[in-house]
Amino acid sequence: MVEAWIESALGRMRSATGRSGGARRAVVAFLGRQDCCLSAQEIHDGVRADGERVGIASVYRALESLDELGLVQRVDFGDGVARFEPADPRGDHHHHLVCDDCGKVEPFEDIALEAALERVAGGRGYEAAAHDVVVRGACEDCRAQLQA
Amino acid sequence: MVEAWIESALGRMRSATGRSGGARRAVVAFLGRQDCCLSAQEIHDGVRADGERVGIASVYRALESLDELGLVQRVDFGDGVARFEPADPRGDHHHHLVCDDCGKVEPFEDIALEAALERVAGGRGYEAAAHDVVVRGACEDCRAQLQA
DNA sequence: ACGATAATGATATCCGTTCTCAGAGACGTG
DNA sequence: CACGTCTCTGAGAACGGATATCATTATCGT
Repeated sequence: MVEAWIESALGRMRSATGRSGGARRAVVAFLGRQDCCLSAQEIHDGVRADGERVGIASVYRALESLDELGLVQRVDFGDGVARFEPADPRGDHHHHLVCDDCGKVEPFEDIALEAALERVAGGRGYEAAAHDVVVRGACEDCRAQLQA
Repeated sequence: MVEAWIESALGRMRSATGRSGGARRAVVAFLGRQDCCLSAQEIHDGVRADGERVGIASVYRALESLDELGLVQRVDFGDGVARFEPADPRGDHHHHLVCDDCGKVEPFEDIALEAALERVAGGRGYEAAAHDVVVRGACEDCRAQLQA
């Protein structure tokens, strides 16, 4: 399924502009191996660790294109850094629990939550395009440590 | 109730540090009249429109203190600008619908949504301190206009 | 292989936010 | 009320993530 995302992302980016380039391929290849969100900087570092010489500007451009095509989900924890993760082509998506203490990030999904969001948006006449949910708090480990 | 928020905010800020200053008073007085979120810049402009000469740094400092005391809710729409709104002292809070097209912001609250979030956090061992929910999409007006 | 044109990478720029620091103001005391 | 102390304040510098610029490179159809 990782391969599938990479293939489809490369294909759809190519057909969007008629061109393909090394930087995009490198970003897509790296991103396809990730399962949770990373900042643009981390993606840049990861791509360079793969041995590709890619500029940070190209990373942002690739992420912007991927976002427009719905191939990537943009996540914002409110710390001034945008994060990105490959988006499930079937439309499934998850949200995030972030520990205020250690910074750990955990994905979660919840059907009742999704249903509530849909209902709210629809009730207000909105065609909901996207929604971001971030829950912040102290994770189990950190709470245990604070007690000790 | 506007007065109540202003009074309690001023009182709690004073007892937190033992001092009080003009900039904080001005920010609190302006913020107490708002009912939905504003950026630091907008707050700065609003305070100056009240005739107070306040530096942007003091606005950020006041907002930081208010946030730590739980008197203000920090809201992030993912556009790189932090927004702030007075927080209900009873703990009630709302979330936001943002129109991608015209930028309109609408508050909403939903009990089922809150319940789902609590359940998710608790189920993962988290002590949830806060959660942000932002729904983005096209509002009714903009959808009507796009059709025409 | 060639020409047109999109993609790339280095760097400059933008802009929101935070930091720094000298000066002003608030509070407790005599 | 005057004084000393210590916080608050405001102007501007610094910071950092994101975006814009632009000359160069690479890709694709012919």
